[in-house]
Amino acid sequence: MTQDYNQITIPEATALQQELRSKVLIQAPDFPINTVAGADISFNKNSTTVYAGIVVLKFPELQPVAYCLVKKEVTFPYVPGYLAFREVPALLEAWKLLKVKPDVLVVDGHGIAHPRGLGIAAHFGVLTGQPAIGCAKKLLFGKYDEPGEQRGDFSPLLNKGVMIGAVLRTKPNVKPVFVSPGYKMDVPGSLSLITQCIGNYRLPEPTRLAHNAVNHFREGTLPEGCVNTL
DNA sequence: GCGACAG
DNA sequence: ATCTTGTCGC
Repeated sequence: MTQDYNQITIPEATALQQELRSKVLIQAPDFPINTVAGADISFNKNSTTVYAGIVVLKFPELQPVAYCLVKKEVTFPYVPGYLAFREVPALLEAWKLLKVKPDVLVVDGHGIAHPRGLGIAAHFGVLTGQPAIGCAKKLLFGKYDEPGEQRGDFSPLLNKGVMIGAVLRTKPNVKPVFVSPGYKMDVPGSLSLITQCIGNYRLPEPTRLAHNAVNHFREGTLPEGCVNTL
């Protein structure tokens, strides 16, 4: 039974997460990675309009080659642990309009590093079958020790002794990011890919460019729609 | 009961 | 996340 995320209740959302969690596939990527994409959402305070976007870049060059921007109404509130019910619908709209799907999608949020093992990246992956990775800016679930201060240094993100992700330093002396597999990816593969997506900023290029795009879109600097830069 | 708590 | 002012450093 499919649900309208804007009308779903927390108990129903919890049940759906537990159901979808059994469909999550965590495995080493066995396919070539020539493109990677970043997905993010932006919105004005006190507004139900969300601006979603997905930016595709060549890998490992990290040069943007296409992007899709869509606007959607959302009433489901932000509740820690249920971010997907607020952002996935809009991201799916953008996803459907994307001409060429990327080999891997990096979502702004967590993958399996979630209380019920189903962060937004895992949720999106199960729904679309798309290999995905979660890259968040803050901890939601799990324990970790502060990683080294140099770019590339990382420490394991653990849950009862099991590695569910990694805390990665993408920039010297700057707060680290939290990486965890979402779908058809594993911890080593996710950490490796994100590390290779590091540019000169705290956020890896896919997520950083997606964040920039949705903000320009919200501010009117970029129009709604899809574009292929090649 | 007391903290923690993606965006 | 967004909003907003101020400060530090290249």
